[in-house]
Order: sequence, then structure tokens, then C-alpha cells
Amino acid sequence: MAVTLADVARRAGVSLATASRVLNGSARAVSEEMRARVTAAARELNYVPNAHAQALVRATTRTVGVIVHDVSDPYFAEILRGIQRSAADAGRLMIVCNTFREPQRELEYVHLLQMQRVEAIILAGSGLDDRAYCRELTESLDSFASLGGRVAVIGRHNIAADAVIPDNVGGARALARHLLDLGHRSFGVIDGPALLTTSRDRRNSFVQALTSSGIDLPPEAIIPGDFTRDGGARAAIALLERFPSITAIFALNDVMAIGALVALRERGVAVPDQVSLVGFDDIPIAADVTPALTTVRVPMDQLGAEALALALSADETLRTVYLPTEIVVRGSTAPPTAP
Amino acid sequence: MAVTLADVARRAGVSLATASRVLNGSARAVSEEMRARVTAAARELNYVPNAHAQALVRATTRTVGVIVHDVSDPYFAEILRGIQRSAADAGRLMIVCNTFREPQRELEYVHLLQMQRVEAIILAGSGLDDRAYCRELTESLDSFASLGGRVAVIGRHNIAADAVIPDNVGGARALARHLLDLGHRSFGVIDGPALLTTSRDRRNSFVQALTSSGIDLPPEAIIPGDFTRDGGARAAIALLERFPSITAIFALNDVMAIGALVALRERGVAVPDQVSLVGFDDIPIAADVTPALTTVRVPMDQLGAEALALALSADETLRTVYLPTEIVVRGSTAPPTAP
DNA sequence: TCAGGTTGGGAAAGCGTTTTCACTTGCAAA
DNA sequence: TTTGCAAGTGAAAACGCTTTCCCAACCTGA
Repeated sequence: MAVTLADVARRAGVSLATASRVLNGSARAVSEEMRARVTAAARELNYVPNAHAQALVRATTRTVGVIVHDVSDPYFAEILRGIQRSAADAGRLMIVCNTFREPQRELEYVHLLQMQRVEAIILAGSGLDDRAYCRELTESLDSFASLGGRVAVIGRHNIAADAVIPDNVGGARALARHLLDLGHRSFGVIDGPALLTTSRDRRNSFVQALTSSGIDLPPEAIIPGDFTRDGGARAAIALLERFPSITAIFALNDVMAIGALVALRERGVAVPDQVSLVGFDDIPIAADVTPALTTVRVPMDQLGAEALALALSADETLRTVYLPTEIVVRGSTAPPTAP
Repeated sequence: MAVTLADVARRAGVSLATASRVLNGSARAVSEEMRARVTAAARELNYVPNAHAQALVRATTRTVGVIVHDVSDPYFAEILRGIQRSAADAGRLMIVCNTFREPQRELEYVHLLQMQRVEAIILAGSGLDDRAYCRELTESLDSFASLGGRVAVIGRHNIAADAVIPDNVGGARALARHLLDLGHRSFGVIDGPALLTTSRDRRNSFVQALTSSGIDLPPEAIIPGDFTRDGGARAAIALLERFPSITAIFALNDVMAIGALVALRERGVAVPDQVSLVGFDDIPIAADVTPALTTVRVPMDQLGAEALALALSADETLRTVYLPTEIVVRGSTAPPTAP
């Protein structure tokens, strides 16, 4: 069915070897005439090389795998875009795996990607702290690495791999300071998934910053969330029901913050007049909601691009790249109304 | 380096053939003992089959390619998510190609995907009307199809392929009616990329609906846009500068509508009090901006899922699936203020 | 006892490439 | 006229798997 190199060679009246040499610009010298004949034949027959045959003999594919929780979450979408940009620059194809936030799928995809012999796996949707799961995942990834594959993770993970990490700690601290400076003293936090290290870093740093300013945050004022919009909405409502006196809410990511924003508005709670609200990530729409969200800018596209660069670099040593974050003050924060 | 089937066979003390039969549950009978020996050996050696070798001999890969304009555009992100869901169900891996809205890349990716011998290509980011380009793309895709690959497009294209298309015409008409019913008589349109059929369908249907109600839309009141947020913002401003009397604006997609919304707010133009604004697609955040956007719901995830189903179906005939759309009235539209 | 199945297993032929190695030339040097 | 080399070309061996074909062993019924 498909045109093979043999067909091209036959048509050009040369050997397989020569045809191959011409078509992938090998170092070996090939006469002008052969070159012309082969390229002409290839074009006439509309020859398209078979990447699988090439992969088999070259023992390398120009392909990387990316595992994310949810491609339609703006956070991951931006990361994906960053990866794609540098993948394209590096001439790599990208296999995207969506876990739909189910850890089990992550494991399955690692295996599938290993079958595909991708050059590298970039893990953007995980970071579980769960011991048992983490061991299982590590085993999978080690097996992948032992075949010569590279692994890079985005966000901190308890996994021996290249990593690129935004400064969650600094960002959360800046948010806390900002709110404290405005005069807030009573806080609520909408947490992320319990086991994610990203959650831990952001939450702990925020709480820590409050503590060191003499403010104690009761553990019940930290409501579990799941990084989804609706989770954020529910959490915001629960928070205000339990602690009506709260004047500032920190949602651990923008997606939840926006859910919270809408939920508060529907409840007639004015932001920032009655409650200040901050998020994290600075996803594109954070600037477009009303009021615009005060948040911390995470360079998501760079996160992706760096991860790929790390994974593709020849350097064998494990490296970790920290990317700075920056607080972005917008309209969702204001001084608390006088008590 | 890597463990091969031969290693497994050797360790189990059986032939390659037997090992292969066990490992992919072939129809051929294999004795219980052999089966046990092979599976044990495979596990002990941590064997991972090489998908490329399999692809070579099976002459099929369980892989599909998806070409989109921009993964971080919510419209495409949702589509991607739909595709991914049914791809996972069908046991397929998905190669995602981001064109960054550069047509040239589309062509390159078709070639690359063809090299990968993907089972199907889903084209979600194109739809150009440009003759020359379209011919070139068609040639590429035909070449792909002639190798046994399937092609599905999302949104109408002038390409012989399976297609899944949202009801752009009906949606745009519903928007026009809605605005007319509210009493608007002076309209502006923020167009999409000139060559996209999606643009044409939405714009023409809208204009047509106005015309048949006796309203003539001057061509200058149709400002070119590019389906991006900032493009929408610029267009909205240009529109109001040229036609200050406009009371309703139709942005051909939500992303531009949100850009317009923010731009108008910054200019002190109240939506919907001074100007009503409608978009198209109903991307997730359309409901979260203020005021919430009146728009047309396009079932983006279904668009993706259907496209994959079409592409993977054994049915050889070219099919087109139309998906209904539905107007969603929210806060961004209101009757015009009395003149 | 023997023809005719059935059952389980292996050898080997691909699949479409790349690359090593060996083989011709033609030509400069001896 | 040899010899030695470089340049250009091709034959063939991988790469890791699936599957066809063939063979041996065992069983069944006459």
C-alpha cells in the first residue's frame, strides 16, 4: 500500500542504502546525479518515511510525552502551550495524556509512553505525597529511565527527576504580606488537593507568614478544595458560613478563586468591599473577571518550556530550576471595612 | 539495553512465537504452563513491549493526531478534552500539534503525523477558504488518506473528510433575533479571521437575520477580528469610535467578546446599559465575567468526541455530523436605552 | 494397527528503515 | 605497470515484534 524506501530506490535505479543516504542527508558522500535521481523519485512517488521503522533502527524517537490533569484547566493549558513551543523548536512531537485527575491513569500513561519509547516524559499533573502511590509511580518512572528515557516534573515532587518549580513559597508569602499590610486580621484559606505538594507549599507559606505576624489561623479556617472552579465556589460558601467575620480569603489557585468570586457575588457578598480575595497562578482570565483578581503570577509557559529543555538536555545530572513568581495586585483586594 | 521479547522468551525457555502469543492473548491455544512461565519471565524482567516494532508489523498504530490553533484557547482546550476522553476510551494515544495560528505549521504537522502513521488526523484549527492553501492542504491530507489514514475536521471545511459541525447558522440567527426582540436596531459585528468558514457562517447568518428584519448593516460596521482576546478589545474600540450610536455588538466568539467587554469597561461604556454584547461558544468563563455573557452554547467536548468517533469508525463513507447549538441569555444583553 | 484429527510449539519470513562492511572504480604516486 | 587511496555504491545485517507455516506428539475411532 504505502510507498516504501525500496520503491523509491527501485524507481531511481539505486540501492536502498543510497536512497537512504540521500533522503536523510547522511555524511557519506553521494554523487550529484544519484541525489537528483533519488529526490525526484521520492517526490514522484510521494514518499513519506515510516517513523516507526526509523525509530526501531535509530533507537530513538523524536517524541515526548506529557501527562497533565486536565487540558482544559487554564493552568495546564498554558503549560502545554509552553511545552509545545519548545517541542516544535526542537523538532519533537508531543503526546498529550489527560488523567482527568485520576492517579491510576497516570500510571497507565507512563506505561503507554514507555511502550512508545518517548525520549522524555513530562509530568505536570501529579505531585502526590501519598507514600504508596508515590512509590508505585517512582518505580514506573525508574523503569522508564532505565531504558534511557528522561523525566521532568513541573511543581515539586518527591521523585528523583529533573524538576521546574515556581516559587510557591515566596508568592504565598507576598500575598499574606499584602493582605496584612491592607489591615486584614481574619483570614480564610481554600486549600488545594490534600496530597499535592503545591498545595502544601502555598498553604504553609501563607499560614507561616501570618503566624510570624502574630496572627493565628484556626485549622478549621482552612477548607479543603480541589483546584476546580466549583470546588472553590463551595468552599467559599462553607467558609463564610462558618466564619462570618473573615475579611480576606486566599484561594490556592485562580480557578478556585474565580469560583469563589462568583459564589460570593451570588450570595451578595461584595468583593473587595466586604471580603478581599486572592488567588494564585495569574491565569489569563484572572485579569478579566470583576473585580480583577489579585494573584501571583506564575510563568506557566516558561514552566513548560523549561521542563522540556531540561528533559531534552544531554546533561545527565538531575537538575531543579526555580522560577520566580510575582504578586499582581488588582481590584479584588482592599482594606477591610472598619469593624 | 532494553528488555526485548527475545529476552523474555529465553528466560521462560520458550520460543519467540510462544512468548508473543502469551503476551498478546492470541487466539492460538497455549498451554497453561507456558503461559505462566512467560508471564512470570515478563514480569521479572520488567518487559515493556516496543510499540514501534508492533506498529511496523501490525501496520497500525493505536495513535491519533490532533491539529489545533492554540491549546490555551478555551475553545480548543475543551475540544481537546473531548477528544482525549474518547481516545482514552478507545485505547488510543493522542499526538497534539499546536499551529500557533500559522497555517504553514499545519502542513508540516500533517506530514509529521503521516510519518507517524497515525490512524487518524483530527483537524480543529483550520478551515481556511484560501484557494491555494486549501488545495495544498487537501493534497497533503489525500496523501495521508491514501495510506489508509482517516481525517476528520471540526467546523466546516472545504475538504473531503468526515466533519462535525456546530450549528453556527442557527446560533447566530438566534442571537440576532434575541437582540432584535430586545429592541436593538443599530449593530456592530466583530468578525473572525476572514478566511475561516466558521467566521463566514456566523457573520453571514447574523447579517442575514438582520436583513430579513429590515435592518441593513453597513459593511464598515463589520470590523475584522482574529478570535483572540486582544483582537476583540481593539475591534470593540474601533467599532464604537466609528459608530458611536451602536447599541449592540456581536463578537463572533466568546474570547473576543470578553476582550471587548473589558475594553468597553475601561472606556467607561456600560454593558449592557449602553451597549449589549453577545459572543459565541459559551466557553466556561463566559458565565463568570461581569456581566455574564449572553452567547450560544457550542458543545465543544462533544465536537471533539464525535470527531474522534467518526475518524475511528470502520465506515468508509464520508459523514458529516451536525451538532445543535443553543442560545444562552445572560446579563450582557438588555433593551437599548431610550434614544 | 493405522489413517486422520487435534493440540501445542518452533523456525523463519517479513514489516521499513539505517548503517556497517565490502566492493568497484578512477586516479595519483611510485 | 603496479600500488595505494579516496569516492561512490550496494549487499546484508540488524532493530523488535507478529504471524504463517510446518512439525511432532498425542488422541480417536475403525
